[in-house]
Amino acid sequence: MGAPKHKWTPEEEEALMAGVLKHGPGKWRYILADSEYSSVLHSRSNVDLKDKWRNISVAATCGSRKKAKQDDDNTKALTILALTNGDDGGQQHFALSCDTPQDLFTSVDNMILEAITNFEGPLGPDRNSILMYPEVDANMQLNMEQLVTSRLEHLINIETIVKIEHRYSISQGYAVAKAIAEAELAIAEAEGAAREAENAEAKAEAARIFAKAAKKALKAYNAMQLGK
Amino acid sequence: MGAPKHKWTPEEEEALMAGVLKHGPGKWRYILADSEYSSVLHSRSNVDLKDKWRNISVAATCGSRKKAKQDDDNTKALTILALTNGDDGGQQHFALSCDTPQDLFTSVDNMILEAITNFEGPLGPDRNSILMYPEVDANMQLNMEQLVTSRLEHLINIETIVKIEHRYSISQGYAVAKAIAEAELAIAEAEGAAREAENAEAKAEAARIFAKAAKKALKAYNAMQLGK
DNA sequence: CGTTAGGGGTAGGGTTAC
DNA sequence: TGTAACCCTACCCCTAAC
Repeated sequence: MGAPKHKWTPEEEEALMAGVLKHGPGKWRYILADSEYSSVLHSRSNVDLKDKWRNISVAATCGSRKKAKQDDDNTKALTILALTNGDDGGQQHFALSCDTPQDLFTSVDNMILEAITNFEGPLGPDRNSILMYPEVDANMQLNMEQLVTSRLEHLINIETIVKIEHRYSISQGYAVAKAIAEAELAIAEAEGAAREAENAEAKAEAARIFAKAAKKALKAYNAMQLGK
Repeated sequence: MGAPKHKWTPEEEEALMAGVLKHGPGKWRYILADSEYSSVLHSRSNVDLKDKWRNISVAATCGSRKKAKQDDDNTKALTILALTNGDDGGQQHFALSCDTPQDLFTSVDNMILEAITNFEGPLGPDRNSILMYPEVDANMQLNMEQLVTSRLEHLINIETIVKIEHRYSISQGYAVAKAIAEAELAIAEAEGAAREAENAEAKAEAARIFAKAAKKALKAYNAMQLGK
């Protein structure tokens, strides 16, 4: 119905945040016009930027807009990502300053990799176990869930980690393992097709006979109509 | 972590279905605002309605959303679908699977054609007999009378059915044309399968070779890792 | 007019709880 | 385990304010 949605890539998110750092939140049109970001954000409108920024902010504070409305006495600390424009019209700064967005990502990535590396067990931790890793858990007041989710996705994209049945591992021979899995899938499909193929010719013949009969019937019907 | 779930009651499900029949699927806010249903559905949000309708549709067509995604050649079966057996045992509830109001009409049309086709007797059913056809009757709590009446009129207009002395029959031209269309579709499918079949064995062989090579590569890779 | 803030809405993918 | 219920993201619309 609506436009097919395309998920924001980590690159786009970084460009948006960098743009907000440079021009301030609310300056969507300026950010889009800035040649530094326009190549990455060319498929996004100013309204898209506004909506995305809303999602990021709300995700960092309480998880969703719905929740944000529910606890309207939400006194939770401002997100690391949210910026304020000084009334002096001058320097922009983080409301709850830590790092630049890039540094934030890097430190979250490192936390994740550490959590995976130190996880005991053959299969690697799932998302929840990562969130309970001491270092990650210690930052929970910043509502790490969405941040971790998005970084996990990014790390999978760049093939630093692999996700298998909701569990994450450091990628080792990722391409090779994937190739094997794909090849085995291809075998199964091809063999399935071969099995089905045996009946195909017989089916086609039966269908042809049926169609012929049906056409004959239509001819007869039309003749009858004309004869009336 | 998540909210405690509360299951949908049969009353709520019926109110939802009635609401969809009245306002159309996708009109969740209208359904909630309708005083006819708001008392039953007061604890549900528009998103809850949307999710529940999706679960109902998917359960009726293929059992689960996962499966629905797997069969990506999603043949929009718009026929009448048995939904649940009521706890009372005897009562059957039916749902019309429809994505748009247009699809609702299609579903009702199919029901009517089925009722006519399965009617025993030389002359075809009258309007009342159609309304008493099990699947039509099962949806009676949902105001089918007007819907059926208006669709009968439409089907006569487009010459899909004929009305003779208050009785309805399938138009013969329609029946024959439908048979031909079905036969020709079957031919196309069968011949497509036959065409693909020729390559299947070759593909399987190639895939086997590929998998073998890939496994060798993984072995070498692992050996290298150990050697480090 | 164009843009932004912010309210609300729906569809659809993802996740959790049972 | 499978799936019903729930959550989150992306996109859409609208209106007020500027």
